[in-house]
Amino acid sequence: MNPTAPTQPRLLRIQEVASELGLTTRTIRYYEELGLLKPVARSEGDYRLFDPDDLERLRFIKGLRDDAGFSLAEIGQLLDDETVRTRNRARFRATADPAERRAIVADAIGRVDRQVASLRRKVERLEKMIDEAGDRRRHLESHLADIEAGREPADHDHGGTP
Amino acid sequence: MNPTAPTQPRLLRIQEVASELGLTTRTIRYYEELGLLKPVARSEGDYRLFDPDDLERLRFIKGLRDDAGFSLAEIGQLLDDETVRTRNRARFRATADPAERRAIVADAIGRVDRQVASLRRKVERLEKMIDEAGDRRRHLESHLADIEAGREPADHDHGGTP
DNA sequence: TCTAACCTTTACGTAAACGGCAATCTTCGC
DNA sequence: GCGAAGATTGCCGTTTACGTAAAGGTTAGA
Repeated sequence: MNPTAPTQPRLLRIQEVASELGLTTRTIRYYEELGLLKPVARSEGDYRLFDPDDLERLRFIKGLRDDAGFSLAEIGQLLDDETVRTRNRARFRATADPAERRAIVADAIGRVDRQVASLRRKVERLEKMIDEAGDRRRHLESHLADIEAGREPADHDHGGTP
Repeated sequence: MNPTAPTQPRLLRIQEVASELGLTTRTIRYYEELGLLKPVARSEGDYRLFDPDDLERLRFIKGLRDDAGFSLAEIGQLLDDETVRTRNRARFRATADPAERRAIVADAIGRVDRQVASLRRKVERLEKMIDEAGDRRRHLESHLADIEAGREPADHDHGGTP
């Protein structure tokens, strides 16, 4: 029909995906086994074939694992939301009813919001830890100032009884 | 000598520590086994005895584990710094030489800074993920607006070729 | 068409982070 | 000074997140 319109961007096999993302093939298969991922297709001879959406999803998983430090179980929770979101795109295209379409997209937004909330909670806890370190730092610096000024320790409080 | 000055705040045994912090005794012993912790003393009959510093250290470990999602190995790295910091307090009290004291405190500040840097890197990665989620959210909302307005999908880009 | 490179499932192995016994002390209140 | 409650070390078991090897089928190029 139209030889210059590659609507199918080309599907990748597992090793190509793995080296592209810095994962091992075993890891990818394991994630599929856990239900975190389902490659879009299989070849004639049953080879797994991955499309760009699959790659995006794997990058998302890797980010949650490496950067956010989530367990694969927690990632599974977040991805249940993601999965529904992806499925919703199909459901979305399958209907023309504006009300239904609105509901699907609104639901998707809710899921993204929940993901963000989960990430934000983690950020908040980390920032609390940073603040505490800041307290320690200030404590040490005032100590340092005392020394530079030749002052006595003045027993910089350590959280003891008043 | 002075019956109203309890300089030793009272040492706790492992079960008291565990229920105070929401850990198990097994976990605390395991952390000691890994070298993340060394209880300040042992009783006559070899019971582990913990002081407030030990508790603070355990809370720190728990925070890094639960909140920050660090592995115990990573926590070990951060705690090496912490350990030196604690030892430096003793070294600090042991000397009166201002130059040496200055060096000890300056070193301690460097260690705190490294801890903070490690935490900040993690926060930055998480915030990048939050931003990406924000992008997805905006994408969905413009979609929603199209629907509300009765517009056509306009093929909201999905990262394909131009 | 043949073969080297790649893939499949199956299955056993492992490091990390504990859980949960057993067998044996310690502590402490009555 | 005794008995229940709690602690000790030692050791085996478990879950998570993969590594790795075996035995065989698939793909693609010369």
